[in-house]
Amino acid sequence: MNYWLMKSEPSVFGIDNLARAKNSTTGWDGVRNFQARNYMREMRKGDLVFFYHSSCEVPGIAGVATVQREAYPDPTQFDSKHDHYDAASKADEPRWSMVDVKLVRKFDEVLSLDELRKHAAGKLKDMVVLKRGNRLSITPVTKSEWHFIEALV
DNA sequence: GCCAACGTTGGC
DNA sequence: GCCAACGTTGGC
Repeated sequence: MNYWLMKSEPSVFGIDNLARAKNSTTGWDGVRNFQARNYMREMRKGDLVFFYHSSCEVPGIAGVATVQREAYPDPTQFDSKHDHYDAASKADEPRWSMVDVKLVRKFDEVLSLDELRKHAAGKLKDMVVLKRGNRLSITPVTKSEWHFIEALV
């Protein structure tokens, strides 16, 4: 079992959208970064995910989700009218993948980036999402980071 | 294979 | 809205 952090802008799709979705599950499409894609391909059903709110008033972890379906081709890459259309991707060798994630629980309040940073010199010193300049939308979380953060909530 | 230009992310 | 950081593209 592995642990991950996935960023989403709540103005586009936040944790409340996930809570309202059918079966509290959504397809995580639109990823167009190779490293993030590779991480999605490593995800296994049952892996746990911190659902992170970015580009908003209080950036931070809003709750926990789980991988419900492992990587499969993202159909938006083949839709020429879609923002995420990729003319270079071939049907027999899709370039972009997506996974489905299901809500596990929403935190009572967002565990803010500020709060996480308080531990940036300690238990969370290697946490990828806290590293300077990090923009990756999907990052791995270690088991010890996961449990430490769960205990902060 | 280098690297400048460009686009995007995301905190502030 | 600003801008630092970084990924991608494309000319050479």
